Amino acid sequence: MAIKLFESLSREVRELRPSEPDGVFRFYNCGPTVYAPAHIGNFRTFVINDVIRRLLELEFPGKVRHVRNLTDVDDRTIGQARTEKRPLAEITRKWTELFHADCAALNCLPPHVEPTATGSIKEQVDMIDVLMRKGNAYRSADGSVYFKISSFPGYGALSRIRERELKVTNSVFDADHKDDIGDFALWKAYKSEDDGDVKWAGPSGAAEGRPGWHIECSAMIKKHLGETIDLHTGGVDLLFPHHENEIAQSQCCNGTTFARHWYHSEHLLVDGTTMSKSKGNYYTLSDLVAKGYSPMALRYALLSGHPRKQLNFTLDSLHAAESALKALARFSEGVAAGAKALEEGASTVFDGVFRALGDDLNTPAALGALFTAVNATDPRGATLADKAAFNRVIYALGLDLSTTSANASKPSVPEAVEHLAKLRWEAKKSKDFAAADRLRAEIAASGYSMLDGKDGYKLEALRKA
RNA sequence: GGCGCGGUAGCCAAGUGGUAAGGCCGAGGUCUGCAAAACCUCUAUGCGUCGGUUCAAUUCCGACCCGCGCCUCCA
Repeated sequence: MAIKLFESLSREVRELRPSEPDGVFRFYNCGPTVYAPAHIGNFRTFVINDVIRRLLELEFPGKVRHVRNLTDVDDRTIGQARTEKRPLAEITRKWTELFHADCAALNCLPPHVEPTATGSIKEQVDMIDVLMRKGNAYRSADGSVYFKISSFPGYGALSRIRERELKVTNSVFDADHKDDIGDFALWKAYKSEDDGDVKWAGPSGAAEGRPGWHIECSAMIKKHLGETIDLHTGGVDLLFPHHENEIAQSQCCNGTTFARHWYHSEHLLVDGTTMSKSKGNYYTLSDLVAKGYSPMALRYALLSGHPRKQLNFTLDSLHAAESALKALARFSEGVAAGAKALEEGASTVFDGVFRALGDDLNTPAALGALFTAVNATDPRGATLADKAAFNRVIYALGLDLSTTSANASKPSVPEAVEHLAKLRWEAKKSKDFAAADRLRAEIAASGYSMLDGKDGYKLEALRKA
């Protein structure tokens, strides 16, 4: 099945395929800046990219090379280290570990290589040297190095910056030492009042300091994937200036096409507006888990909107996701138990799911097709081919049906509630329904719901608002 | 001001020039001491507003209203 995906530069839907004769698909996804916990908007992008990764694995088995960076030196990471009065490396390690844990909880496959900016200083300096030598970059009075956008005729192709009016009322411009408002920093000279002890030897002729943001991706891509890659992705906000600048740097340095396919996912809105701490609609994965939702529900919710459209996230959408996942988990169990080896024939019921995913990554249509198929299939009559097809679909979407809240590890129930439940069960068995009802109310008041089964009961925590 | 995206049922959300996928919620039913779960059934004559094109528009065109994003280090 071909994977077709919107391409940001040409603004057309195009098929993904490797360009090199080795058949390896080279995929780069801009990663997080590790200075704070990633929020659910960040994870929208990473989950979408994880589905791309999974589709690529299915399409080009064993031939996918996925690289995602960690930005571990920039204004924000340094600022956080200064605020906490701790070494930069300690801060970035802490948030990197949390990022990895969150990604794992969301069932995102780890990239094959995850380079860091601080681990790629030499490669960045080398590129800057080349750019200076070729006349695409210049040293400023303070020893910083800037990229000269007028030296690259293709500048602005991705974001169509030439069609824009750049705002010139810009204090950054005044504070910097660049020749043109559009020029951007490749190397930032060390400033003791801002940078603490964070500095490296710079490109030849430049002061000591640290790399600018954009050059890290160019350098890491060149190092780990080569001069031309097959797919480069990120959130829409990276389109300009980040990706525009990457193209300029890489193509001027290497003289070849940088990325053959660009893809950008849209932002997540919360309650209809941009997420921000001051609006009180800012969520991390931990925030949602603390409210009783499972990470898988978030993953499902993040996939419930078209990746190229803004998605309005609400807590209600997590309710919906939890319920939907439960139904899928039931179906999965039913199929596992009921699938018959009788027929060998191919299964086609889930084809619509892959058709939707392959058609510009239409995840909401894919989920719709999935439910249409599930509703049309009696697990007891499913064939082994149906079971395999279902599992393949679930793999592609990255839904781990064993970790939904229905099956998730139970939080420990307080002993007092456990005791009330025992009393109620006894009362019920001796047909003292008045006492049983009273105890049910008490248990509910303690924040638990008692679910009667045939030969026993379960206690489930009520969700916090 | 410039560039771009969107407005589809109570909520979320696909989609198409020929009459609206799917999920959640809700309602009814089966089951059940109660509650829950599960299963079955139902739930937009309508797709921001007003015009236009067409045999036919939610889908194309125009205007307008509303919301959102980007415009130098935010996924």
